[in-house]
Amino acid sequence: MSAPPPPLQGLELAVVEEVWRQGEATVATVASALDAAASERRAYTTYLTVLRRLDAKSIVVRQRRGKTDHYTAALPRERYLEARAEAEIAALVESFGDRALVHFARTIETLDPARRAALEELARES
Amino acid sequence: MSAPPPPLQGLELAVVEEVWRQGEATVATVASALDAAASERRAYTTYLTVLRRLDAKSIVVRQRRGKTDHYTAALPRERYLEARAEAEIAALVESFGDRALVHFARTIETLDPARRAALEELARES
DNA sequence: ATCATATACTACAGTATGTCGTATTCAACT
DNA sequence: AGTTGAATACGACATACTGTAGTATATGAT
Repeated sequence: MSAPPPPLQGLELAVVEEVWRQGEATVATVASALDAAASERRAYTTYLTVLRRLDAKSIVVRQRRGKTDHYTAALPRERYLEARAEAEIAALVESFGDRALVHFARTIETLDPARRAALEELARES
Repeated sequence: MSAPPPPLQGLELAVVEEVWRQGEATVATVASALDAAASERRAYTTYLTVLRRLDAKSIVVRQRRGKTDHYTAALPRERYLEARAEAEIAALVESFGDRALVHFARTIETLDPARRAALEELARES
């Protein structure tokens, strides 16, 4: 089992989400997309720094083409989410033991039957 | 629903655990217990600071008696863990949606039948 | 009053994140 | 080849949290 990717939040998460959306992105494309979506405008170098930090964490991969770096996500969004969910749930069971399991059971039992059956089916497939 | 107590880790967690163990504690009793258990010895004021921070976070309650502060946990350990587990699970469902639910279902279905039945029983009670 | 000690206050280091400014590089244009 | 402009490299600073501890002050007990 390889180490799960680290959790992300805040601006770092917003930036990776944008990279996932774009498939391949540059500082400029991420900056303009997020500046457009947000109320605050950030300096170009802010996005540059965030992208560099994400690269340092191996969340994104950087490739130089000409004078511009192109960034792609190291993992597809689905796989990242899947790995994170798994890691978080394992951590919960580790920390809270049965208490977590009881809550899992309760959460599942509380769902409406059709939805619950569908989820259990998905769970069995794997 | 009142705000859940904040997550704790590291030294802060160790200190609250010790307060739970002791029921009512002072800086001195916590310090000697944790210094005894650990390999490193910490300054008295380190524990003092940690206890004050825990008080600021309302994790413990401070009462002055004579010249000494006595600390007790704001919540019994069981209730704290219960509240944390609930909050964390809610956060997981919030963040990961069905992905989390599927993992819950899978985790439950993977348990051996007796244990699973017992947990589901517990889940139904309460 | 004095003294021992418990607390109050302050501070500093390390890590993580958000935010940028300035320096440098380098492809491209003249 | 020299200049330029865009992109990056590097470093910095603020804030927040945590671990750690020194020094100053308050106070109960003698």
